[in-house]
Amino acid sequence: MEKSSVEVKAKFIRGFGDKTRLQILESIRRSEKTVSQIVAELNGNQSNISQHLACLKGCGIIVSRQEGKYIYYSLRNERIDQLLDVMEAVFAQVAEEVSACDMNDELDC
Amino acid sequence: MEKSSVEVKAKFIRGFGDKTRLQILESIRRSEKTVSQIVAELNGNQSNISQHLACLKGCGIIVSRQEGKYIYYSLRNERIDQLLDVMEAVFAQVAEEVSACDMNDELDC
DNA sequence: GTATTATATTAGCACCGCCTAATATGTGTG
DNA sequence: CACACATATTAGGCGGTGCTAATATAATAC
Repeated sequence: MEKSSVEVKAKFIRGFGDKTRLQILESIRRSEKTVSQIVAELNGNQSNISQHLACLKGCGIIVSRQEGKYIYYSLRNERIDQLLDVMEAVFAQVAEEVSACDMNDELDC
Repeated sequence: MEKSSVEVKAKFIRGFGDKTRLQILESIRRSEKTVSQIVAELNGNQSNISQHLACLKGCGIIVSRQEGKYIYYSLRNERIDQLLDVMEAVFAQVAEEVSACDMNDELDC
C-alpha cells in the first residue's frame, strides 16, 4: 500500500531534522563538496557521512555528480536554499522567544 | 552539558517531521482548536494527540490557552504559518521533480 | 596487472520516537 | 459532595534511526 502524501512530506522534512545532516547542508550550501571534503570539514566518520548523504539524496534534498573518482554533492536547487533560510529565521526567532520570555515552555519533546 | 544550537535546531525541525503532527498543524492553522476537536477531526487517539501537542508546544511551534475546561491550541505566530507554506511549496516541487524525472532517486532514506 | 584512494554498503547494536491502554489530574455541573 | 467531561501523564512494546567497524565497489595511478 502506498504512503500518503502527508507521510512522504513528513519524511522529507525529517531529512532536515538531524544535526549531522544540517551540518552537511550548511557545508555544501555555498559550493558543492566531495564526500571526503565534508568528512574532513565536519570531522566525521566516512561511513556515517555517506549514509547521511544517501538519506538527503533519497529525500530529494541534494543531488550528486561524479567527476573522476570524486563525487560532488550540492543542494538540489535554490528553493532548498531558501527553505534553509526560512527555517533558520523562524527557528532563531522561536528560540529567542522561548528562552527569553516563556519560562514554562522548553524546546524538549 | 548543553545541547549545541544545531542540535536544538534539528529538534525544532523534527517537530514538523511527523505525519500526525503535520495533520494537527494543518488542523489548527486556520483557527485555534481544542484537543477534542482535533481528536475528532483526525479520527485519532486522545492520548496520542495529547502527546503530539505537548511535543509541538515543547518545540515552540504551537501555544495553548485555557478557557474553562477546554484548552485551545494554535500556531505560535504567523512565521510558523509561513514556514509551513514554504515547506509545502518546496516539498511539492521536489516531489514532482523526483517522481517525474529522476527515476533513480526515491523519497526513501 | 597491483596498489591506492574515494565512496558505498552491510551488519550489529543502542537508543529514541510513536503507538496503545490504563491511570491521573483538572474543571465544571447537578 | 459525587459525577461527567476534557486533557495530561505514565508504562510498555515495537519499529525505526543513527552510530561504528568491517567489507565491498569503483576509479585512478603506478
